[in-house]
Amino acid sequence: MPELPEVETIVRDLRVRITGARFGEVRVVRDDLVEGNVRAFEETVSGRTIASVTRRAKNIVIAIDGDRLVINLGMTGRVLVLDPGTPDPAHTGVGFDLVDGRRVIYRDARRFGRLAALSVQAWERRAAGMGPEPLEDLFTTDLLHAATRTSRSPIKPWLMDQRRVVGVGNIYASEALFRAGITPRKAARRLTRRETSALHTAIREVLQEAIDFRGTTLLDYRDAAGEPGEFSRRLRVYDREGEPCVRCGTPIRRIVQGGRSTYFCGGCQR
DNA sequence: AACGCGCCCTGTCCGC
DNA sequence: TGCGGACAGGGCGCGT
Repeated sequence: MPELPEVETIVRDLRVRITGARFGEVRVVRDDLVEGNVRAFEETVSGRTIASVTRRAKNIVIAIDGDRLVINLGMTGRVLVLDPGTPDPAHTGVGFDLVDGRRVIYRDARRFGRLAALSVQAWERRAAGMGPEPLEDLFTTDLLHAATRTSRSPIKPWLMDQRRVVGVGNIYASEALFRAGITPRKAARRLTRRETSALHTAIREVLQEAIDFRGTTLLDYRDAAGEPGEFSRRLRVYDREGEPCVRCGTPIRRIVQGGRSTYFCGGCQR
């Protein structure tokens, strides 16, 4: 479900709430959510102090001394911090007690999410295979332009491949291409320098604005406090099939690329 | 090598 | 009201 802005919102909330806290007992309810050996996962995490909570791509990264608890939310994953006495919500997959009495709950209806306890080395090896962070300075127009040169893939699914650029998913790929005025069907390698520059700007702007509004809630997404994101109303094309384009009035179209819905304006995006 | 597709799984919504 | 089909913020593994 969540793309970069939603994960960033959750990470910022979690950082304030649980940094410095210590994990107590860990209970894995749904084994398929955990990568590798479940007992090893529980033992690696329990008793450890939370040094930091950060984000890499769409992953929540919780530093516990020499290891990393890495959470990918898939489509419907949520992380909640519950006060003592609150019952486990539906679809609880993993429950982490904190020694102060609170509980960190991972819940996930569809169970596309994954949790892993990795050594720093294993985590860094994995992270090295991911594309650049779009909001960091390393992500430049030059880099984006160079990366697109060799690919015949349509630009929209290209943007969603986490080996190229991280954090852009189905919503923000459509939104960024609309802002840049580029048709989602254009082959990546055919983007001009000018188009690449517009796309680079659009990606950064739409992700930053979405963070400012605490993400987009379509159905399931909730932040760590259980609140929906406010960016939904600001979407210009996503989930707006048939509605007039905010810029030119042409009805927004929906097509399917790589099995996922793409929304765009046939008038503004060429 | 790069790309496209099917699949993992449950919930919700819409049309009949 | 019930039921079937389509679709949902992701990502992996497969075949070509």
